[in-house]
Amino acid sequence: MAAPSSVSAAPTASPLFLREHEVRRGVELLFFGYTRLTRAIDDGLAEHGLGRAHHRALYFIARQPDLTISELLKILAITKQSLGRVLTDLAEKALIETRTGVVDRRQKLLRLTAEGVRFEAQLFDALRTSLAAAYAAAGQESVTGFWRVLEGLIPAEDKAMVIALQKDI
Amino acid sequence: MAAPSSVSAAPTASPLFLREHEVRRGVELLFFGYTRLTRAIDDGLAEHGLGRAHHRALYFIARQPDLTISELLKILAITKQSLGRVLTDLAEKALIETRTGVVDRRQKLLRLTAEGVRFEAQLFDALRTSLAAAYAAAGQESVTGFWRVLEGLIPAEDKAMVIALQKDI
DNA sequence: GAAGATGGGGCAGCCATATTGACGTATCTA
DNA sequence: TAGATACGTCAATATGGCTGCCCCATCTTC
Repeated sequence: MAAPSSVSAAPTASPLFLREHEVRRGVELLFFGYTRLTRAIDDGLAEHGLGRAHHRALYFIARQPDLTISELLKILAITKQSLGRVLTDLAEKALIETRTGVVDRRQKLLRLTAEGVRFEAQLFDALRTSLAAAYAAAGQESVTGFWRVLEGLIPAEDKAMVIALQKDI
Repeated sequence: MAAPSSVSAAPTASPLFLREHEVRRGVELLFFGYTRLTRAIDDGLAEHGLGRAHHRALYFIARQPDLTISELLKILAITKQSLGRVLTDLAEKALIETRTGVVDRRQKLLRLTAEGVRFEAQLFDALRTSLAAAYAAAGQESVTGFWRVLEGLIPAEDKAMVIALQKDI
């Protein structure tokens, strides 16, 4: 955590001259933190024969009931083909259901079934356990910083989408 | 970013009762932040016909020259088979080279070639641009919090490995 | 010096998740 | 009515993981 000596005269004035060490640390912590968090639910998913792709869809449908296919595609940033398979699997396992859109009958509104709600909650519990422990160890101040930095990593064109997600709950 | 009001009398005393909202926000920001950061180097990789798996290996070899295969396996947490393919590709493109271990001749010490150093630096530059912008927008205080929370996500058995990585530079 | 453990390599086959491009149908909008 | 949009689906392909099994070289220990 000690800052190595630097030739920079005014570190805060020229943030793009951040020392390599600080950037590498961020890259690595993001890699390990993300992979370890996602690993926390692999067992729960495997019990149902599902993978991480299924969880991502399940998660965002839980988060925004009556989401449309195209909205979910934007969030996940994968192709229609890839999402199609995932949704088919989830529907076959009766974890999600679709209804025809009311304002636009071309749309399909995605929702979790009661069983889907139960399952998503179970997976979410594993995530909460991990994240809550990290939050608690770091303290509220740190959590705020954690959010701020991550928000800065999201490109402007995606930011509205993320914020929209978070205004609901 | 403002802490929502809470019924908890002593918020820091019962950290496991974190509101769902705060956990979901972390899950989502981690997802978007991680995927957007990694996307920053996809083009550079594609130019050389490489994927993210190659970058991960390249990155950690750059970080710890003379890393052994088994150390790299622990870091990446994939199988020998999977890593083997990746390393073969990198060697064929003359981005890495191996030498026989000196203290233990069974080991192979991994290093970047001059070209590998150049390429890794180019990819790193894209990561730095993204992360440095996020750091700068968030401020140094936030960066510290960002690190703290992520450190808390790493299970105890992996922590030594991550810390070992970061003491070098 | 022999036995066993360890570091590394490799074969065969499989699975999950993503991609592209093209095309079809229902529905909405101008 | 014409065109755009939302969704579904075909076929083919790539990437990056996995398991189980076996091999060799080298180190360690008895």
